[in-house]
Amino acid sequence: MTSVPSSSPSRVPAMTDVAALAGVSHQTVSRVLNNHPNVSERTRLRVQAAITELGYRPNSAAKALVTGRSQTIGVVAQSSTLFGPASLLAAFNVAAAQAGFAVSVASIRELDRGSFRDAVERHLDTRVAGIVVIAPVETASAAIEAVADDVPLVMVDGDPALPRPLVTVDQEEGARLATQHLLDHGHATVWHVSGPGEWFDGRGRVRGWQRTLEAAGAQVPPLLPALDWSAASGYQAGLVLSRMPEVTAVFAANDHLAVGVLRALHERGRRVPDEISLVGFDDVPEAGYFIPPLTTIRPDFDAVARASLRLVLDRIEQGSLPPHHVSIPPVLVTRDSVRDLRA
Amino acid sequence: MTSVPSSSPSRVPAMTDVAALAGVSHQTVSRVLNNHPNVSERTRLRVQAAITELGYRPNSAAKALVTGRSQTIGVVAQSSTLFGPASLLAAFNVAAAQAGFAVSVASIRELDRGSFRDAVERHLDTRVAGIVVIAPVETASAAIEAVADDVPLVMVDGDPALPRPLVTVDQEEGARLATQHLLDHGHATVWHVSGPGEWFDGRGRVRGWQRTLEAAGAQVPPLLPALDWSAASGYQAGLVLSRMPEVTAVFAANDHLAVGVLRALHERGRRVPDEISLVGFDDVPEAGYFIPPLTTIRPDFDAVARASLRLVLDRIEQGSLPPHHVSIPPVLVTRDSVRDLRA
DNA sequence: GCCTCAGTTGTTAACGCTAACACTGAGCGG
DNA sequence: CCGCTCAGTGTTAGCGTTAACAACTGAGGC
Repeated sequence: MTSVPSSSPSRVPAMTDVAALAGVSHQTVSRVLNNHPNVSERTRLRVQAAITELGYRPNSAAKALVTGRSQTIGVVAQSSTLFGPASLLAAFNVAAAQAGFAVSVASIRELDRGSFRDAVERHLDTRVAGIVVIAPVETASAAIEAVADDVPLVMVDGDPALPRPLVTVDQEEGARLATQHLLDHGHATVWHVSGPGEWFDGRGRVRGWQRTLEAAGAQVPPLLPALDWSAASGYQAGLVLSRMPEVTAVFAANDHLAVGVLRALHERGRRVPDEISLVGFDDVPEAGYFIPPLTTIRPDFDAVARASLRLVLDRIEQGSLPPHHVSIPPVLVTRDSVRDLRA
Repeated sequence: MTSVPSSSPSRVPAMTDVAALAGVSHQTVSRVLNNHPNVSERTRLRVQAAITELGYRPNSAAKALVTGRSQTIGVVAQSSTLFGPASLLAAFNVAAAQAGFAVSVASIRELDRGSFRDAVERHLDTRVAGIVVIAPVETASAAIEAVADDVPLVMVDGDPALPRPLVTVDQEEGARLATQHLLDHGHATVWHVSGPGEWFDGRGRVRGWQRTLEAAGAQVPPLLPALDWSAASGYQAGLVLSRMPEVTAVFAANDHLAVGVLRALHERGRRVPDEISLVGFDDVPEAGYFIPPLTTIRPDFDAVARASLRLVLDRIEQGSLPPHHVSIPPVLVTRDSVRDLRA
């Protein structure tokens, strides 16, 4: 395998070293590297040989300085182990690497205005080529609005009201899928344990749930909002649900909440799916091994990552483009947590 | 809130613009920015005023070019939604941001030699100040060995045999804690569902388990290795465990596996903890809401992140330092998945 | 044979910053 | 009162790359 020197003999070779070895000017080397048309095949080969011989690798800082842009995409995300955000980040990293872009992640601890602004500004300092903000709550909006229009920026799970390109999971469709599935299995109505109210994701899911019920002529039960997306909050909601005899179907806004609901119902002797049916959202890898295996909604995080990458890349290459909203539909994954009452 | 211009009026202000406004040379501005001693208070204030007035922000590409190092730490990690790696990455991002460093993540899809090498080289191209490699398997070792000694590089969960600074969770201690806990509750021996054999993490846990049994004079049952860290693999192991009447205590190498084990035992009518006790590893946020709530080992990912950051930073500031191994002890979190047989 | 022109290559000047060194003038000992 | 020191400041030269333009080549048209 090739060795990766750093200062081994004297110093890292620069473009001029390659040029000297190949007997051309450094500009010709630059042309070869950037695939400029007017370079003869003969020189191209000689330069390439010199490059490999020296193990030359372009200095991206110098390139960034002169072009004003680095080959890096800045991501702003909350540091979180929640399955959704974590999956998204992982998928985006892979997609960006394939496109030849480095990814610089500015993790923020809290989803407040200042954190978002600082993170965006840090990225601007390093002259990133584009920015992707995972902006699931309204506090991100102010920070995003303050960014100049000509900065290639796309939001993921952000505010649809902002005039910025946006990629989201189609939350409303996911909620519709979940709710309709329960309705189709003979449940008179469906209760909903929603995520925290500030999250756009959660709001979309609430909307989809509510509209589906209304469209079906079903009664809309009171919402059970969770404080956060955790199992602990789901547990609290489950404790409440377990006390109401008329509850037969529950849609939890994500799988973490569903775990908590499941636990609470189990603890209080309410059997799933026999007495209460449950549908989650996210399809965490363990969902198929819950007790019982959880029917849930699976978003396509890879598709979201690819779409957001494509949007930034378009804007990087072509400058300002009209804001464009992309919505990725999720799918229903049926397992054993829903009982068919029609049987 | 301050606006974040990019090309709003004419162009982004540079150091010379600040200098002109403050009536000093650009070098003085540089000195103010880098807290050089010999700057009079009066000038310092004038420069700072000019900086805020113009909204000047230093161009890090230029700085990186001239110094040869950027204020960025490169991380090589597998793109994964496994709780351990994801937590670590999140914690590292936060720690680095607090220290004023940007984090560039090179996600690799597969843990093979080539992927590791490419990721490291990409970071070297961008002249990162230091590199942190999450290198849980042996294939990473070759890539790491090829890196020049004077590059500040630290491994996390890597090969202890390599002469490089290393930070790990004390796997052996964690496994000891889990095994001893079961032994202490009157179990004659403890079975172990291990992670995939290539992972150093998994090997350490196996070692800790085995040594603890030996030290206690308990019989060491055959190892049940999982193909990967997933619930699906845990489920397979659980199916096997459920068929052996003598099994009363199981230590699963992580919580994802434990979910699968729990599911398999439940499915086959073996009650936890009544018939079989189970301990996991990682303390995923849901662990307290499993059925039953899972007793598990909690690693301190924040501490691992901080320690690895400190090691790179030391090496960045002081050049080559002797390789230093840091091992962070985890703690036992007791919940309801272990039965006391002594009662 | 000379001019033109496309194709190829070289030269020069940035980009925004830091490092090294040069300069200034006040303070102070002799 | 000269010269030394030293804090405070300015000047200059890069860092490694791309962009703009200049300069050379040889082929083809007149």
